[in-house]
Amino acid sequence: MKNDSRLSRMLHVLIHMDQLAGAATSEQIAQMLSTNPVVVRRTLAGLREQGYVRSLKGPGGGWSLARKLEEISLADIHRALDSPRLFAISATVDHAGCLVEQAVNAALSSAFDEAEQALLARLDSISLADVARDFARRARRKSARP
Amino acid sequence: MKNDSRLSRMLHVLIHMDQLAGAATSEQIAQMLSTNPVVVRRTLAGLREQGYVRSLKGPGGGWSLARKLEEISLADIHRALDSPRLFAISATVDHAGCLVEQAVNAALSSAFDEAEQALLARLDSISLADVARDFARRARRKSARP
DNA sequence: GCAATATGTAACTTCCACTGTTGCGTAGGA
DNA sequence: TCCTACGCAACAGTGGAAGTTACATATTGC
Ligand code: FES
Ligand code: FES
Repeated sequence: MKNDSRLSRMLHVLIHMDQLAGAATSEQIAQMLSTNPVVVRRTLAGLREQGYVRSLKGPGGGWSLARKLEEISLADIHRALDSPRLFAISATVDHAGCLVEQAVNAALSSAFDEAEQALLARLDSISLADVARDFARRARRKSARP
Repeated sequence: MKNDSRLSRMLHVLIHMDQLAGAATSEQIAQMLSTNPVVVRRTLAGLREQGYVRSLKGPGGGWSLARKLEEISLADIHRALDSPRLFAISATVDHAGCLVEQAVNAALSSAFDEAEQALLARLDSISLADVARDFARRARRKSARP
């Protein structure tokens, strides 16, 4: 199964957007992510619907933050991406009605559901501002000993 | 991303194997899983390497348990399948050296690693015998009120 | 108005890992 | 010897994210 990298990419972009003066074009963002402007617009569209970013057409246009980093959690972005599947593993219904299968799926589902809740809670507790502060820390450390 | 159903399927099969008198052929198992005998052999091969099942050729041959359900945890089977990726989401290295990207990936990785550890611990705490007991409970309940 | 810029969107193709299939080889029982 | 069942290589199929092309639309500035 191929990996979904949208969450990682969007978090990266949002923090860069916060540090830029004006707006960033899809073209510029695409270069940050080593990808195509259309992919950027497609993915950012979801965040715009949820009010996290704005987009403007025409010269001088592009994408900019609509809210402060402090007000956005990592889980918010996950949800704005339509809550993609977190797990690569899932139960099956190969033989509907089989009680063995049902018992197996019940055991697996409870474990995975619990893990998902814990993970989302954790992602909800981290704001983009937290990540930006960690970035600033890394930048200071790097300039201190180059 | 397509889902990985090997863990679910193998747990299902192992419990059925425990309840059968003799061995089960790949053909029979394939019918349980609504799939192909080759898929069954391919997947069970990993479990055989780890000593959880045996296979015999020729008439009367097939697959049988090599250990008791009590001695096998759900996580054991996950590992016997070569520990497939648990998460459908992952970090990226789109712009190596970017400290923002590194801070994002650090935040995501710690959250995902933590969730993975908790999930595996949970799967390690459940034995196949536990699931078999839950199956027996479901069977009793069903025969009680049909 | 016109040209240039930038997003919006549809309609593809590509990529990747799990899944499914075919074919042939090998081992073991009757 | 014949039949059964696994072992394995070498494909094709599948589904969803990612990438690409093409064109429409809106906005700025002359
Ligand atoms: S993409 Fe983060 S610095 Fe270039
Ligand atoms: S597969 Fe037929 S009963 Fe479990």
